Amino acid sequence: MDDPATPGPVRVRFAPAPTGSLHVGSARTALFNWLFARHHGGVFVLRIEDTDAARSRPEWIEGIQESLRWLGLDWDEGPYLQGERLDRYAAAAERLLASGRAYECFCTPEEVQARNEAARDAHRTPGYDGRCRDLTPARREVLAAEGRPRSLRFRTPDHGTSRFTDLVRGEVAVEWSTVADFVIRRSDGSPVFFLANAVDDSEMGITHVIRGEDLLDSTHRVLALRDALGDGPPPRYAHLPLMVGSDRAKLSKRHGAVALEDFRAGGYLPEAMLNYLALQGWAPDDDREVMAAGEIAAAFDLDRVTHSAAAFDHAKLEWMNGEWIRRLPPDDLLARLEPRARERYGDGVDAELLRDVVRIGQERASTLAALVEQADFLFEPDEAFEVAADSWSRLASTERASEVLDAVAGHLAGCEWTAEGVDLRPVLAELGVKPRKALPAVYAAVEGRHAGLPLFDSIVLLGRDRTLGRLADARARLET
RNA sequence: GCCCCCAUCGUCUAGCGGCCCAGGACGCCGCCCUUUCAAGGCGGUAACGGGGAUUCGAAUUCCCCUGGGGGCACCA
Repeated sequence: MDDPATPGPVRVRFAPAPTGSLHVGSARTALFNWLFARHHGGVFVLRIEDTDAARSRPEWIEGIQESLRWLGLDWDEGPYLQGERLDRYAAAAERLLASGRAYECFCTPEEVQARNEAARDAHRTPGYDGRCRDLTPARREVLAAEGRPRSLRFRTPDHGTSRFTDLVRGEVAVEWSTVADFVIRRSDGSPVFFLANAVDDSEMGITHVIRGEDLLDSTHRVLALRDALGDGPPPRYAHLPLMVGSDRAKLSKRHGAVALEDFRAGGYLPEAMLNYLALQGWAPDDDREVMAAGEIAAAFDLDRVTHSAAAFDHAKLEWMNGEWIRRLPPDDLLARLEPRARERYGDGVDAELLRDVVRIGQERASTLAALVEQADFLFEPDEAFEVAADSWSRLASTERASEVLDAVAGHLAGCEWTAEGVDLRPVLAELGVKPRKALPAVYAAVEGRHAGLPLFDSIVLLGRDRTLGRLADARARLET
């Protein structure tokens, strides 16, 4: 996107508050910034907005970075911590106070909140009522002498219109008369988002601000602040459509996993996650869907960002993940499975056996977690083996179940121990039962579930003794 | 209550005045393949919220309505 108004290299930033793990919505925002930077050969800055001491936690700073790294979103500068730049915000606040663009406010948060609620109850518009806006110096002294807390509030313009051109939405305008004065420095002296954000975007030379639509309205306030600060031409803004749940409400825990970490733990590949997230609010100009990060970056353009909220579709993500699993070189898949297998079965995991699982299971897997679970019957000690309840009822209700198990055991006791040798179809044919009817019972007895890894390969991997043992157990249980 | 944004299949989306009685993908349904379940192949179901206006012509432009979402913190 060539933009004469902002010459020079593109500089974008991702600026999360360290108040929790990285949400998929935030990850999508980070991704779009990264894509934009990479597409233009620009700079991607990571900035931590930790000005809210009450909610920010240092451990989240690391957690967020880890999630970004996992996704593959490498940043070129930072992380800058706003907590380490307080002097700059303090200086800016003083300038605003000196120029009269901001004023000291002696209202407590509780008082402001109470008045807002009263306004709401009376169906009046909430927002700071301007009580301290034009205090006389004498009055200010009295209030200060009372020991009342003193915050700094920005005086928004009394009239006129604020407008800016959003790169995805076009011109956005709002009447200043509808925008209340807002706090830029807390009574404890710490800066509030608007101030720190305006100062940093300016000082860091940010050329494009790409963020969620929930920040659309706040842009006018930040723009006014910059203007009051005499900051020069502002960055271009691009507000991304929100990501919502299946009910179109803001994406939250009750819609299932929302933290990037949850998806990682659930066995989703970062390639799939990135690919899926890129398609939430953006699409290439052709029909490609399964795309690698570099491919997406090459095709990425803010012009093609959607305007309306996107509902998170777990089913499509799962499909996408399967696509990526199937594309992985087997050794790569194995490497990703190993830590997961060790965590589940202990350090003694048989690497060769796991390699076999990859061989027979890669093409059918949807997540790493599901693939490992399908191999439970191989890795768990025999004492821990048990047939899932629903699979057992499937087995028990199978026609001529006892005969089937007997015949299968009979065959496996003497056959050659290869995938061809353990092929059960001839046995079932002799019995006169269809594989479709009888096999789920064998699956249940041997794998503990009626659906899973390919049966004959599984039997070969399990070994003759263990297989026969499980068939015998199932047979015995059938008698009781 | 006030302000802002948005509106194509169930979902993600293509479409930027005629190529569209609307294309792709996920899901769903059916068939094929088959070692259950998957995966794979083939086919099918399914949408321009409503009303005006502009135009020879509107999913595409404008207005109104309706609907959805966001914001209105000493959160970001």
